[in-house]
Amino acid sequence: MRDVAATVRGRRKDLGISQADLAARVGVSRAWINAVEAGKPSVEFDLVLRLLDHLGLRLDLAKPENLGDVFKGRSVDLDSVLDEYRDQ
Amino acid sequence: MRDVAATVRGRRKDLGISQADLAARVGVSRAWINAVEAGKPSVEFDLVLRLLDHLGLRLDLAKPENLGDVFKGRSVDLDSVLDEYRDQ
DNA sequence: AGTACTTGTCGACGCTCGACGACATGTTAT
DNA sequence: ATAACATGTCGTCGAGCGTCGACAAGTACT
Repeated sequence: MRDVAATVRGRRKDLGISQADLAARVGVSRAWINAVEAGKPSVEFDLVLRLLDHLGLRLDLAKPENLGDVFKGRSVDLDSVLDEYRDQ
Repeated sequence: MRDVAATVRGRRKDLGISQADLAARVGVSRAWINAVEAGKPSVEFDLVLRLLDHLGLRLDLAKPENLGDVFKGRSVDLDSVLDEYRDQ
């Protein structure tokens, strides 16, 4: 998430546009752009997607096939592996 | 966005767990999981991230360097290129 | 000095997300 | 048949997001 914030700000500065300009282009408020660049986690997903589109950025969904193979048919180890991803 | 929906549902089925189980693990309601898998766009970003984490999925921020080079110092073409990404 | 632009932040307010519970529909199994 | 589970969908409701407007602080340029 911090990655998104830093990348967005860096990208915007590279483009040489202000938060207000970017906000107008994306169709959101300037305060929202500011919040995203500050790393606010609870922002709506579709707005983030539109923002990244307007910045020429894309986020790809990476599915580690290794884990997929590991999981296949292993109903026993499934819980233990999943628990590694539980709430911090 | 539809990618996320389809991937999440496929991944969950591969893991062989129900929407209720996944919801409990992620810490969201079952209705929310259902909505995401249905492709609802206006969902909160951090919840999506937590969901993907629990599914063993990651989304990477891809920054096409070609565009970055193209943009550099070209304040004239900047608007035209940006306009290609305006509201559909 | 003054103007203009940018960024951070605040207090409202409307709107909708997400949670919860309940219900109807499958689907599976006993 | 009926019991158990999964999924889709519908109310209601509190909580939080996003918008608007305004303000202060910082920078730059005349």
